[in-house]
Amino acid sequence: MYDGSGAEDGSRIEALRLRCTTFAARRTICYEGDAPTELFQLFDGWAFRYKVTRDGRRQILSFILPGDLIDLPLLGTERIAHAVKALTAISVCVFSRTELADFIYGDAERARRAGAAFAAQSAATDEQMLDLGQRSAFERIARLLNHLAVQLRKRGLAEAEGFRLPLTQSHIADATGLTAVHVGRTLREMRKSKLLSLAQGWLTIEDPESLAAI
Amino acid sequence: MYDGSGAEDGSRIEALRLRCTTFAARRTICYEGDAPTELFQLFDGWAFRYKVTRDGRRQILSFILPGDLIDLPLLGTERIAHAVKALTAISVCVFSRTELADFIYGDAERARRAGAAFAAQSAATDEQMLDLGQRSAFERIARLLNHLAVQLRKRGLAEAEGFRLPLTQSHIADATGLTAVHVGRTLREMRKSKLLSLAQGWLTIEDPESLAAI
DNA sequence: CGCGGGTTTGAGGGGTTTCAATACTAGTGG
DNA sequence: CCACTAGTATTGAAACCCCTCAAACCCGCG
Repeated sequence: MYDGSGAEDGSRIEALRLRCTTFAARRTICYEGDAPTELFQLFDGWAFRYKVTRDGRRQILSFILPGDLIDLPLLGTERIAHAVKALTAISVCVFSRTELADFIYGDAERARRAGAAFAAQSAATDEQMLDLGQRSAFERIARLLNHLAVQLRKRGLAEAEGFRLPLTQSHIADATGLTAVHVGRTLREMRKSKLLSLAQGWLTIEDPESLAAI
Repeated sequence: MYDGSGAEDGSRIEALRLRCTTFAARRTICYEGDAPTELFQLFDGWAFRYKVTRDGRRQILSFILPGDLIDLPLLGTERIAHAVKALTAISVCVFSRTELADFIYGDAERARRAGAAFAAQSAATDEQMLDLGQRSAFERIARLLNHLAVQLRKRGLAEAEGFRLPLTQSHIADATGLTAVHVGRTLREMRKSKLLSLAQGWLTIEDPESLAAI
């Protein structure tokens, strides 16, 4: 997602910041169909974007990590087509949607960087569609966990041995299109084959090369 | 996708057009990892974006219809992370990637409209992830065909009784994450239950309300 | 006419789900 | 400090959806 970094504009964006605030864990930040006037940048904690079918099945579209914008598409539309929920307690910076849009679109270089952020997110969701449509449960879970490891490392939020993973098996299930029960079984397999182990909210990657190769 | 319509800019975009050209059916327009210097707007015919796994499983990410840009993310990145292939013979308008990007990002209003196009595509892929992750074969196929019907009608490319659908069952399978065999069986069910019928490249929707309700 | 790609149908197997019961863990209040 | 509770994880058995393999069929086309 758009992280506002990479240039002196980082400081200029700060001038637009209205305030900072926090949300409790499990708090829903916004619902599908909302037209929020404000837009957040996640500062600390985890959140996720999701959609639900009419009969209640939930698909987690992506996890939002510190530095990510909530929600990039809001730069292009008033109404968002998905819900956002805090996974842990989170703290965010608040921007005005219209002010931020004016700021970004008013300058070619900034608009270009926003376009790059869109392209990056688009590439990520395409990759995810390949996972959901074509790969096995084992592959999907391995790739999700590896993706999160890569993202966290990029942000300096992972230790060498592993990292804190505030996801339940249900979250992993809803992100990969599987059931929580089957996620549990697959994680047991991975533990047994010394690929990785996930327990008490801590993920340890024991064989990074094999994991990345999946 | 971004269709350049909706304002007097339509004509100005035409000034940027380098030329028009055509591609034969089944021709691959670009490969995953390419960094094309040109960017197309589809004028006539069908194409699709796809990705493949290392062992050859293919996921069709979206179908590209007349009016769509090939490829929107190219406005934000040099390298595209998916391949594009012509389904039928197609004709396209050719633009220079950098020229078009300069043109769009150089004006706040145009940049805003590109952002809106990004947001729309993002909403569409989110919807598709919900389909792939949570819905049954029957639902996925029904929703894909309904989506195409809606898009074609919006462009005035569908008759009242149905429309030409240049997809094989394999295409539908790769778009929905199923196998061609199972797509065939499911289409038979739909035909039997008088929902729709697909034969010889012509799709007839017999019960539009039920279809849209799925 | 023969050929190749697409479709249809059948039988069988496998990955994943569903249902159900038990065990664990963390937070809460007495 | 311990019981209580709710959410989470684990395990087993059975069913189901979809896949794989395979053969036959169809059709347009050279």
